[in-house]
Amino acid sequence: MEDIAAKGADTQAAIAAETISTMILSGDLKGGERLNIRDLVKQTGIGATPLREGVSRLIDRGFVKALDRRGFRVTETSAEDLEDIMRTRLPLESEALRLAIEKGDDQWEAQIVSTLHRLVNFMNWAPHDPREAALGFDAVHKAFHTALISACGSERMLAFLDMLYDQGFRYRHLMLTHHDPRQRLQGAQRIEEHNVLAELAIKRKPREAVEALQRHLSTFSGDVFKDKS
Amino acid sequence: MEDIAAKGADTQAAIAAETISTMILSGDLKGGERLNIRDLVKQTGIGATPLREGVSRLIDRGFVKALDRRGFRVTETSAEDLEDIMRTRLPLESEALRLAIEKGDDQWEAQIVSTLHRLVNFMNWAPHDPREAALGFDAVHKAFHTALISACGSERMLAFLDMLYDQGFRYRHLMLTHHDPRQRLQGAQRIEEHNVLAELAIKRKPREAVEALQRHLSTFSGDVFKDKS
DNA sequence: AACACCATTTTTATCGATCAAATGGGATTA
DNA sequence: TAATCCCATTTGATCGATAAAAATGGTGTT
Repeated sequence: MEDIAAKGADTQAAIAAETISTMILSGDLKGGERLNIRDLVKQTGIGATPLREGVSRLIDRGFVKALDRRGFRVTETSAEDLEDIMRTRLPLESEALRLAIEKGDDQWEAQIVSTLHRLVNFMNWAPHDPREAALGFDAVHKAFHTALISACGSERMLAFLDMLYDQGFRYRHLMLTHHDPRQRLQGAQRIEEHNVLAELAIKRKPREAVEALQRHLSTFSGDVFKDKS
Repeated sequence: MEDIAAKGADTQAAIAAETISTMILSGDLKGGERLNIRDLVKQTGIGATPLREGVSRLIDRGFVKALDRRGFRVTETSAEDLEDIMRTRLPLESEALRLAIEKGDDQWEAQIVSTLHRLVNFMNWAPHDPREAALGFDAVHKAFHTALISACGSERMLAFLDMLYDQGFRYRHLMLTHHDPRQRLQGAQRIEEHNVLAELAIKRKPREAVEALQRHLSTFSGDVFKDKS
């Protein structure tokens, strides 16, 4: 019995990676900002060595970039980059979905129904505080999308998509904090999209499901950087 | 003036990452093997701290896995894993190729022709020493495939595919050292596949090119683990 | 004879301090 | 006055030592 223990990040370096990535995801560390190791040591209470190690692990995940001998910098955000994330996600997630529909068993179906339920619940539940809401929404939203493709049989696809999803979260978070008045309307439309997606997957209609997914993903990318630059 | 400086891996940590990944790729470190930090320090002459940092950077690249508090282990190789690599590569590289064909300019075409030429040359050139040959072949082979998709416009896709390509290299290297007698025959057939691929790309036939690519990739995955387990 | 427990040994993870590079400011010169 | 060079300061990178954890081997008991 290993319990759940999913985030069994015991070592300091793993904690550091988790901490810093959360700081980046939540916007505490803005894009382009330099990471001052000394300050972070004071803030987090983690030693410099494991902290550097943790930050290093975020490089290939696309959250930070290593500069020659000038430390680390948070990866910049831009409209083009968001589009790139979605464009990369599209073919991968489409294929994963196709495979999952082909291979998924009834436990897979149950997981989809369950996570969809939690997602819908969350949307109706009315989020209180915008930041809290964003984090909570993202958790259930990610759970749903992960459930959809979980049966694809490729750990690698799942890992890549996990990265891409997390990278996208930075933008989603930006979007929610920017204009959450309109967000509710979009949300309603979104719920319907998720319902359709779940139904098509469970009814084993790969072609239609993938099309729905592609619509779902491509409608997302706009509107975050409308005011910037 | 920044010169070329592509591999400007100045810092010790970057050198460590490069060194260890080369050791894994070339087979000096087998799959499943534990990484003994002290030994590696003695072997490479790099300090323990930057070495750990470098190894950490290889985690998300899929070369090593971090164990809870038991150091690092080289990612295991298996027939399923090789198949997984190719299966993941397929949709991504297909999409990248499609985009490149759509967006590529004449400089892109020139690059394809040039790298193809070098690839064909290498094949005819007759490799001397099997290990040397494997490394050299892989360099030109990777250059060709990279050239094909270089114009896709997505840094992210290129980065992912670069990772996947490198991961696949471990298996390719295994394959070449296992049975290189037959390899020449396969090679001839392969040359033709690459010719077709280049031609279809330059003639801007996205559908046919992608089909050719898919054939090219799917014929590869077999035959490495034929004798094992 | 097998199992569990404890001490030993190996190995990893971490810290504090040192070293080296880069950045910015100030003075000097054209 | 503007540009350049040099020096001081800041910040990142690295090392050596220490502390903590896990693997190992042996011993005693049931």
